[in-house]
Amino acid sequence: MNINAPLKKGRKYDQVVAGAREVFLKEGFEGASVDQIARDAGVSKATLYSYFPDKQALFMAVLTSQCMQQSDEAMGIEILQQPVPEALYSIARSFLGYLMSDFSVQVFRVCVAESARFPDLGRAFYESGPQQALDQIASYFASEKVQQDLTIDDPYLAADQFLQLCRADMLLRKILNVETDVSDEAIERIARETVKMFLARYRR
Amino acid sequence: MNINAPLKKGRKYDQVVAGAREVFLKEGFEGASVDQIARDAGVSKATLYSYFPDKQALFMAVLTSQCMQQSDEAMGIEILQQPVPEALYSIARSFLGYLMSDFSVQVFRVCVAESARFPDLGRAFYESGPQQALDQIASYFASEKVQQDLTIDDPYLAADQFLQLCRADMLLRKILNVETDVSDEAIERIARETVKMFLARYRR
DNA sequence: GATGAACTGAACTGGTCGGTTTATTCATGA
DNA sequence: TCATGAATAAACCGACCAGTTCAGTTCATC
Repeated sequence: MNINAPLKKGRKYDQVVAGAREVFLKEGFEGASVDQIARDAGVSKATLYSYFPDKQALFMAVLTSQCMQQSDEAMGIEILQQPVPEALYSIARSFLGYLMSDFSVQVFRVCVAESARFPDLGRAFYESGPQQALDQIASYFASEKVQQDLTIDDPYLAADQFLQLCRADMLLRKILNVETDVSDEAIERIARETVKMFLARYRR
Repeated sequence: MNINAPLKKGRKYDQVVAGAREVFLKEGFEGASVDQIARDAGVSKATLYSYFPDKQALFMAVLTSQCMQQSDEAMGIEILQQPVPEALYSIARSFLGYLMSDFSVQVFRVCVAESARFPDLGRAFYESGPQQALDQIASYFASEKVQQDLTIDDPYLAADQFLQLCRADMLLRKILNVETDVSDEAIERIARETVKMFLARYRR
């Protein structure tokens, strides 16, 4: 594991990254202190600095590895074999479930906050998260199975619209810490209404 | 002007806030130093601290005043008197125009970033921005004029969907610093497609 | 031109931070 | 048993930062 670790071996690499992830996601880049990270990781500062040249490198390593991980939750093949309306509903549900998770919200907050100071970060996050989702759904929309039921000229536009409808106002409220708990019924309702609107627009 | 200034009078109040706005929006809360703010505002640090008890108070003052300001760009009455499809298009255009502005994006970034550390901030931003837009459009959807042409059972849900469709992927790309310039044609296209989908769903 | 409040600039305090160094401990394996 | 290299704790450095203080300057008003 960690075949492409940055230049150094050592058994505590994962510990360092885990501690850094925890602190960075909670405190942001400027808010997190290296001492706190080392303490949280159960590692000495010297050890930490033997793995990473500076705080920025550690930050980027954590976030990009985190971004890589997020796109793993792909659409299962079993979803795609359902009839189109049911498949759309399942996709909306699973997408929303991920988006509303505390973890996803924290990563999003930090990436948005620091994307001005770390230009690479915003891009890395976008390409490994939102972009992936867009691509997957667009290619699903372009598939024969879907095109039998729907008329979609521009699959990317349609995918964008579909995902945008999923991200309802409640996601923004959660991101802004206005409303932290969201009921399952609310999520189901958004998914239902998303599919309803989408079918109204694209059904053959 | 500034009838409800915080406890102190003084001629340089606006200067201080203006400088603080500039620096906070560019650097975030932790990233901005008080010395830099004072320098940018053309004011001594002592003067700054005679207006505001500490850095946090200054930060909140800047952001909340900024939030108040953002909802001033209401829908003009002339828009609402257009036929419904044209009105929807105009609303989408003006909403998108504001959302895509550098200023709006900067405020959003900072509010998202600090909403975990400043719980009041996220709420203040939400209520004075997104919430206002939602309310305005929902009440428009509930109006007789609209209900003649469209069947909208839940105006808030519909308003949420409409605004969500406007916030297309390109907004996320701008927020994440992936793509800073967006063409007018792209904006127009999103507005057009938003109205198209919305009418397909709700047209009587 | 005198008065007083607002403002200035610069120095200062106490503290934190990122990063380095050093002396020491611990584990492994030959 | 000893050597090697990884890990540690703690002290340390220079820089920066929030906030205070104060002697002196500006400015509006009378």
